[in-house]
Amino acid sequence: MGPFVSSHIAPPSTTHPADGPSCDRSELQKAELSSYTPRSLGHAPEWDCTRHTGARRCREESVHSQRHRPFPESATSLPSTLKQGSKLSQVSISRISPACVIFTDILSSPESIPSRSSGWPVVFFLPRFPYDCELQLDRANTAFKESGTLLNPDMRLKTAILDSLAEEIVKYKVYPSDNEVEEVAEALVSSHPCLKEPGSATGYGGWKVSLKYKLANYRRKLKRLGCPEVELNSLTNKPVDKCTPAYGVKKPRRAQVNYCPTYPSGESAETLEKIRENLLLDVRKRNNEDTLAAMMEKTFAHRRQEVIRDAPLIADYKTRWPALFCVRELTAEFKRITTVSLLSKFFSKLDAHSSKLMRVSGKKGGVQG
DNA sequence: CGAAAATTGGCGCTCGCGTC
DNA sequence: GACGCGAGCGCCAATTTTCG
Repeated sequence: MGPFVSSHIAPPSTTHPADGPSCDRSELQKAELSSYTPRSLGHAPEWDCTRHTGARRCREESVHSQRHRPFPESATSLPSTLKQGSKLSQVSISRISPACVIFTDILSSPESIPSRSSGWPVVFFLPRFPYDCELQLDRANTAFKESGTLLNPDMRLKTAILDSLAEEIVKYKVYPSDNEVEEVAEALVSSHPCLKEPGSATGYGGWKVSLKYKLANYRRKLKRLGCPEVELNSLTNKPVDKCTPAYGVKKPRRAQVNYCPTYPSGESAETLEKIRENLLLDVRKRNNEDTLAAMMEKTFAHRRQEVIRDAPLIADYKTRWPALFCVRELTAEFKRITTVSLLSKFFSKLDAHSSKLMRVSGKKGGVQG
């Protein structure tokens, strides 16, 4: 369960195996791109859109209708978990540090960078593209329906599409898996069939490759802007003797939604470290849970960066963050990371498996319970 | 062992802006 | 309008690690 079971707070596994086809990547990319780029507007489609089976088309149409929502629910909305916690975060802790004289609700502050509210969606909803792009696509889709004419997107359109998709993807994660990128590419050509690529087996292989390049470039940009989740994996933050791109790339595990959040606005490692030091004193006081909770909330990003970057031993971590090791704070921390309530999740799973557990327990001899 | 994936440097292209 | 310059972008290749 969660990140606290191991005796060592290890960083997440460095790479996730892709489930993609097992052929040479560069060859595949070249093939997909070459099949995609040199195409003229109005070219008769080499790929027959009617090859879909009825069942598949029904499914795609159904998904399409869900996918293309006019105003996608933004992951930037305030997480419900944190809304619930806002009462706690309104507790004044003005006395704790000059560096945080005024305590504000960090997550409702318009200046703070919003945390993620959910993991990768079951169905990826396409974002709204810029108005001129939507118009262009709309027209091209109509032409596709009427005559099967595919659109050869110019650089501007392609960049706008990739920009919007990357922005939407990054709301969920900066390191999407191969399957997830494929899902996005599939959603794109499913919603905008005029963007299908002739000669491509899937119709979206080139888009998938372009999206991967886009995301790599996007991560570069984020790194320059100081995004901690990406900055941690740059060469400058790796051991001198292990200064290679692929070494120890740290990515969130499956359930980790707020894996490596940015510091609250106006805060730095130094100011949050001061709050941590105050926490060491406050943890000894009685009837102080609400203040502790607010301070723990505020120092969440600091704690996460420490765990990811330094992978400390549990014992050392407990010494630095004693307030974390109580039921209330552990569940709160779990919720901050995963956005899932630990106890309710545990009990719902327990309910789901209770009949099996009863059977196992019934078969066992000896004293039970 | 090979496929997949990461960062980085670099190349060619486009675009916006300032200057003439 | 032509030109030069810099920034940004898409893409590629190199290199290395990770994992099945």
